[in-house]
Amino acid sequence: MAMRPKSEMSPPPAPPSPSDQRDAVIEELRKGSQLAEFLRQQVELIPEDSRRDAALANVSDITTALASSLSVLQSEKEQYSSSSSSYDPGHASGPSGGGMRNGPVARSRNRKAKHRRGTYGEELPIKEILTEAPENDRFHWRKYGEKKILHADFPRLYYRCGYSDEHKCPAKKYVQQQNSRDPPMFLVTLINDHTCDTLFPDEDQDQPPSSSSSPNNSQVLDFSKASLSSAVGVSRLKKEEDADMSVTVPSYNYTYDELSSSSLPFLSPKQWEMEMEVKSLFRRHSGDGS
DNA sequence: TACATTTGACCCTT
DNA sequence: AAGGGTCAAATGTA
Repeated sequence: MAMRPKSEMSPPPAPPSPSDQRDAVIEELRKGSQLAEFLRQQVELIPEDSRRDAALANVSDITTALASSLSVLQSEKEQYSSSSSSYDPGHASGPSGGGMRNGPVARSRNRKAKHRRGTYGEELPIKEILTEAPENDRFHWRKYGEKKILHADFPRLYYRCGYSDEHKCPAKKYVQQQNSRDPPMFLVTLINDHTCDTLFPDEDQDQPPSSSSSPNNSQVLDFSKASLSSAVGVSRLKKEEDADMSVTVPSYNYTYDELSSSSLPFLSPKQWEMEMEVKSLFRRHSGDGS
């Protein structure tokens, strides 16, 4: 701790607070977004179709990356600000335990302090990823919970590795929809590395895993549609189904090894790089987040 | 029938 | 006490 060389910039008279730094980064990203928009308008004037389309694709990548980074920072900002300012806890209608169903489920309530799988202390948040396709990461996940999060428009979905029992794999991930844009963005928080060696071999093997009827040799099925049904949006998945399920799957073939086995490149390499850069920059400024 | 998901309850941290 | 994370019975699906 306390290993933050402050020599990288000229010594500021009064060091700005982490939230100021974040705001500054957000502001820069906003400017970048505006510039990207200008650029797009200019690019649209290119007469040759092929060149224009290629350039537009690049601009689109830039725009997406900027928007993703902005979204990450803003969601963090909201988290911090809402935790420090006592906002509006009234909420009037929702104890955290939910209560969406009216049918009272007869359930034994004798569940006393059970052994908890992982105490909060030993969890290792690995990465946060913004993606349009949280379901496509080639691991086998099993959903174990869903929670309405305060001040969040969408519930958070909780998944653990499908081999958490067989291989004692501690990997988990939380998926939270960030917005309701046309392709909605999802913030995926990866917790703990996979210790199971059960990554999908490759995407091009089109054969379905025959619904993995046997748990022993079940070579991982991808996110089942049902597992994403509630928050990720059934309609969207249906759309993908109709349009051939592979629309939103970007190429996975780049520098996969550079990323730890648990961090999947939902984004294009460029987007990934930019995002990691922004996040590490922010972390450096805001004190490592710990 | 077996397995995966849903969802209210429970537990822990803040 | 509130909010977030997890458990596990009930439910859904192939």
